[in-house]
Amino acid sequence: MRNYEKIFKALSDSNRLRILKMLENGSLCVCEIRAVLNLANSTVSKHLSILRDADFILDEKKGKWVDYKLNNRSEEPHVKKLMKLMNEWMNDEDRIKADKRKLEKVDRNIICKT
Amino acid sequence: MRNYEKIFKALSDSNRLRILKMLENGSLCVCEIRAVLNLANSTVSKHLSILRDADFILDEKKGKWVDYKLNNRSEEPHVKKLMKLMNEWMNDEDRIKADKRKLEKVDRNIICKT
DNA sequence: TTTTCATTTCGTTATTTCACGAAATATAAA
DNA sequence: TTTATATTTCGTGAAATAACGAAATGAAAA
Repeated sequence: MRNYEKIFKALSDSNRLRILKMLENGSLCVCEIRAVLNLANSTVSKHLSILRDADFILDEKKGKWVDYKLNNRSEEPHVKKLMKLMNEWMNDEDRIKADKRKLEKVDRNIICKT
Repeated sequence: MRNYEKIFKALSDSNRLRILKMLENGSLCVCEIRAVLNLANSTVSKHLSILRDADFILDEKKGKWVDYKLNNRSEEPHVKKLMKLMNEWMNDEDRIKADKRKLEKVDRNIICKT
């Protein structure tokens, strides 16, 4: 029960949905996401921790940055199923398409200045 | 975007998840649900309106009562897909099983006294 | 019509969530 | 080691959500 609630709560915020869709294009660090969403780093970090707690994403320390990526092989069958659905959803939303276009122009070595 | 958020928000509350699972056993009125969840009628009514706005349920005036039932044929493909999943989910949760058992003993003609 | 009763709406309060900046942490670079 | 930088944690304020009871609504029964 509590777990289902956690999973759906993780998906019930538009910024977190945008993050999940962005991660379909490959792993990203906090500041890259921040550059697209226009939120404070701490806010993005919090969103990522909620997505990670629900098992939607994984993080990995990569040198100076923390790489966040989709957890397509979640042990949680419900999460795995939802991830598969999400992959087909929202793809024609303007917001989502714009985010992905913006991402292509984002280089962490340039824009990541705290 | 806004619509996806609405759909997932509707599912992100444990009382609403319990209501959806209860409705698998057939249609129910507000006060029957109230008797199981131990919430005020107005609170149940509010939860039902959120589920209806997201297209998960339908309501129908039936004499003195309003019957709420699952909308298994939603026009919204995402809702329809999620409904199908929900049908297989949470079935072995103690809370859900207890709710369904309790429902069997509920008779609207007896317990519905405002 | 008047009364009864299920439901909804409204107003209020408590709780949760979201966002921020500042401070703390950790690692890379100098 | 010291400095710089990416991220997380913490504290706070603002906004959204969930709960309640009381009042309003609407349909059935008397």
